[in-house]
Amino acid sequence: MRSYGEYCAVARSLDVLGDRWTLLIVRELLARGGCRYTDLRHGLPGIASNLLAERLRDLEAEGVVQREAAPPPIATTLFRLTARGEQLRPVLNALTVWGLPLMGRAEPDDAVRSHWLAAALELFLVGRTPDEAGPSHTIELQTADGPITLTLERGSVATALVSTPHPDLALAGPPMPIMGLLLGRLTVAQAHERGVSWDGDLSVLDRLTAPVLAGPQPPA
Amino acid sequence: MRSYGEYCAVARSLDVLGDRWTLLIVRELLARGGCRYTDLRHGLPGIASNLLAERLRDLEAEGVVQREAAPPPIATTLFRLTARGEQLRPVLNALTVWGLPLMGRAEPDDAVRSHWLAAALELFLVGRTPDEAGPSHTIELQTADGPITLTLERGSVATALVSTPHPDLALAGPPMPIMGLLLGRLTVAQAHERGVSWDGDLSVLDRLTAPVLAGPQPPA
DNA sequence: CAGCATCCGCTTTGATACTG
DNA sequence: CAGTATCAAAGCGGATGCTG
Repeated sequence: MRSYGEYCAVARSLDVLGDRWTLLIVRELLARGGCRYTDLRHGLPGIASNLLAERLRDLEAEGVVQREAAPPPIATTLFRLTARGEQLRPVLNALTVWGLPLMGRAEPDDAVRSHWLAAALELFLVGRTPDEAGPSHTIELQTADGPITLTLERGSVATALVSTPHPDLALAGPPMPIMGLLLGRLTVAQAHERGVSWDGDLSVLDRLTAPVLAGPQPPA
Repeated sequence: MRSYGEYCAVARSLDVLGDRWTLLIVRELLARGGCRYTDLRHGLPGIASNLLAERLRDLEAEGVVQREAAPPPIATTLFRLTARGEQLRPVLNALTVWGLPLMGRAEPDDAVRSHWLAAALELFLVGRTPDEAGPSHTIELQTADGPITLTLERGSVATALVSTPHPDLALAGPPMPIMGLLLGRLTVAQAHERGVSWDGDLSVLDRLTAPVLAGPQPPA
C-alpha cells in the first residue's frame, strides 16, 4: 500500500494494514492460529491467489507474520502471527464489536465459516456464566461449514471447532438466529420461527444470558 | 468498496470502513468534531477532492457521518459523526496503540498536524497525573502546524489546539522527541539532543510520568 | 496437492483542472 | 467553499500455468 505519509499513529497502522484483505488475513490467523496457505484460501473466499501470496510477503516484511516449516511428518509451510501480530487482537475485537449490528441477516450468497462465528462468540461471551457451582455444559452448533462446541464452565465459555458425542444441547439452523439466541437477542420461539431447531436441554442457554460481568458489550 | 460477501462482523465492518482514506476521515472527525470540507482536506494531505466527496457520501449513506448546515452567520456545510460513527472510537484507539511503535521517526516529507498529536496524547495520558493536591499546570507545545496546550489537573490531562499566554512550560522542536518526552520514553537530555528546546519549569513533566493508573498502555 | 507467478480486463485511485 | 470532470496510473479479480 502506498504510504499516507503522515506522522500519525493511525495512518502508520493503516500503511501496514490498510490494503484490501490484509486485516482479514490477520483475522484468520487470530481465529485459527498457524495456517497453511490452503487453509487461508478457504477462510478468505474470493481472494486472488497472487494477492494472498503478496499480502503474506508484505506482512512478513512488516514483522506481523512469520512462516515456519511444519514439524517433519507434515511437509508444508505454516503461517503464524508474530508477537507483534498478536497485538492486533484489540483492533480486530473493536471491529467485531462495531460490526455486530451489521450482521442482521446473512445474504443468500454470503460465505459463512465456523471459525468466524466461534471467534465472535468467544469475544461476546467472555464474562458471562458467572461462577456457579455445578457441572460444565456443552452446546453443539451446526450452522456453518463445520460443528462448533461451546463449553460452559465456571466463569468462562470456550469454543472449539469440533463435534461432541453427547452435548447437553444441539442447535442447528441459519447463523443469524443462532447467534441471536446465544447472545440473548432472540427468544427460543423467535429463533425457531427463523429456522433454528434443537435437541436437548434448552435451560443451559440461561447460563449464557446471565448478567454480563465483563467484556465488550455488543451495541444495541 | 466491493463487499467481501462474508457473514463475519470484521468483514462487515471493513465493507463500510475498508476503503482507502475512510478511516482517516473518521479520525479527523473524532479528533476535531464537526469539520468543513476544507478542514478535512487540510487534515488529509494528498487526498483527491473527488475521493473525499465520494467517501463522505458513502459514509453518510452508511449512517456514520451526517452533514448539517452551519448556524446562520456561517454559510457552510459541517460534517459530523453520527452516534454510530462515534462508536468507532475504540477502533481508532486500538489502531493508535498498535501504531505507536511505528512512530520512531518522522520522515522529512511526512505531514504533521497538531490535532493528530493531541488526540494521541489525550489517549495515552488518560490515567496519568493521579489526583495530587496543588494547582493545575499548563504545557504548550510548538511542534506541528499550530500550538497545543496540555492542561494537567487533578486526575486528568486535557489537550486544546490553542496557545496559552503564560504556560508553566513551553516545548518546541520535532514531534518525535516531544512525544517521547511527554510519554516518558526520553529524558530531557535525550530530547534536547534530538532538537527539543524549552522554556519554563521542567518539573511539571514529572506529573505526566507518574505511575499509570488506567488507560491503554503503549507497547514497548 | 501446496504454494506460488503471469497475464489480462476491469475497477479504483491520484493529480489536476474546472464550476456554481 | 464545496464540490464535479477528466484521464492516466495503480490495484484488484479471475483464469491459467508452473514447480516441488
